[in-house]
Amino acid sequence: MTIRLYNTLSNAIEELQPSDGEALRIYACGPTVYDYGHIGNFRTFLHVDLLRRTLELFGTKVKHVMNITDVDDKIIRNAAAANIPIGEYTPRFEKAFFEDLDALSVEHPEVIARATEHIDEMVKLIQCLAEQDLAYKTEDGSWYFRIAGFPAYGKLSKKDFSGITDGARVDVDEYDKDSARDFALWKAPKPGEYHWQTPLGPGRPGWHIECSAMAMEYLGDNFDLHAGGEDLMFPHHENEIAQSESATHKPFARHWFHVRFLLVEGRKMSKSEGNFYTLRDLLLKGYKASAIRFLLTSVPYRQQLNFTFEGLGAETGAVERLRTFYQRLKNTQWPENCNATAIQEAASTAKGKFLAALANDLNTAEARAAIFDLVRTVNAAADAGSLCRSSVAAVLDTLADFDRIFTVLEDNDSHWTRFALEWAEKEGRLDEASPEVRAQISLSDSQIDALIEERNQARRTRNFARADAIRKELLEKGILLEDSKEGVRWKRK
RNA sequence: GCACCGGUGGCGAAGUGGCUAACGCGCUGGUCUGCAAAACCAGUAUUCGCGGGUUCAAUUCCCGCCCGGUGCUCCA
Repeated sequence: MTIRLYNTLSNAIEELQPSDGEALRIYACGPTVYDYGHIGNFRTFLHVDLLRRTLELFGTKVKHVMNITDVDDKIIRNAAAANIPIGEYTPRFEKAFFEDLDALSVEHPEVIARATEHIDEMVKLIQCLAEQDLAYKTEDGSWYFRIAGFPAYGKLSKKDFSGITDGARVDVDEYDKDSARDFALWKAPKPGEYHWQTPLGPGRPGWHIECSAMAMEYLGDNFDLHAGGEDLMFPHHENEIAQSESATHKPFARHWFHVRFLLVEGRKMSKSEGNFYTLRDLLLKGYKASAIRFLLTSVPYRQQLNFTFEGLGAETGAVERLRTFYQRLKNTQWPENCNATAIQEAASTAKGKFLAALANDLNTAEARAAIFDLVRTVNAAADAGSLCRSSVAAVLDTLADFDRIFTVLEDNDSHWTRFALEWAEKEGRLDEASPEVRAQISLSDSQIDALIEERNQARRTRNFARADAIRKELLEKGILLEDSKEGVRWKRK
């Protein structure tokens, strides 16, 4: 199957296939490692993950490059405030970033490229632009890109800059730029600021140049797809196009994939609104990593998602339902023989709808709906006693495809909750963890099993008061018991 | 202010020029259970922001308004 995806550049839905016939080459803008990632960041990374997983499911190989911006104004500022070099400041946030990706079950890109390790490539690119008089040096030693030399400027963000003329100076005094729109390729150091000595003079890279240089380094002058949050469309991606295409005289990325921002409780997420959440904030509040992933991927990437705690609770329940269903299929001894056709057909229909929805511009909402339809049908058949091995196998096969994309069926949640608690303890931030989370983690599996055994004894002697007391005690610590024919199951709420 | 995107049940949302407007969560009743939980069944929007228009027919197309978001400045 081929995926059809909206392309910001052409404003149309297009088929996406590797232009070299081998692997689909993706460049995705990564994090600036100056702080912990927030859920808005992760919505973008999750949808890129969904894209690459879908391509892989459809049999397309992927070569995915992601940059780590490990030098920029905020990093320099924060490192200076901490009185350490930037090279000592950024690693802990880069490490945290990848831990967060793991918690959210995001596949790692094939290539991780750090800006500070590609200064040479950036310098060469700027020199190439300078040779064509598309880059110029100002009096303070900074280099700028001459937008007037790239007539196609604005083609991605659909902005018209034809009114800009050389010499239309705005910030003449401060920057000495030829045009207010010209952007920095290379920034001269302020006194005492960290810098590299290069043929361009001392300084550090502008923000946009790293992505051009590293994308072309690993993927070639032109490649298949470039991804990022919608805010990056302008100026970041527009500037990347200008720099890259000016240097190579070839089209840069063919396809541009932009993920819409999310809202939090109906408002833009911001620190001043008090609705700004990192992944770790949510884990410490007791929300499960899987539910966060499921919620952040529930709404298609071009649609605004309203992230609410009510919604997060709903997704927790939805994930639980899927897991209960999955465990039921796996752990029940189904009869060998039955008329399996109806369920096999339902499984196959669901799979078809699921894949078609993904192929249709990554419509995750429809894809999920197909699976939930199947869950209901199969549960009903199971209750009616008309399920058997061969039909269950077909359902598990469909679920396997579902889980290659959404990865919520296996339960690693308590691991990540524990991880967040340990991190909070190290950081002296344990007071941010909710009491429920701490209580839940305080019980070991064997302690839980012992209490369950005690309750079973009580039930056998029909001492229901004692049995219910134990169940209540566990529930208060976030452990939910379910009595079934196969025995007692428990799960962390 | 200018440009672009969106406004669908209690919440999150899919979708379509005309079939009963998906799906998840919630809620109500029932089945099952020692009681629960899980699961299932039934019910839960005469209606898709508001006003106008086009059409035999609009939630779906067009215009205006209101509201939310984004870009124009660092931002996933």
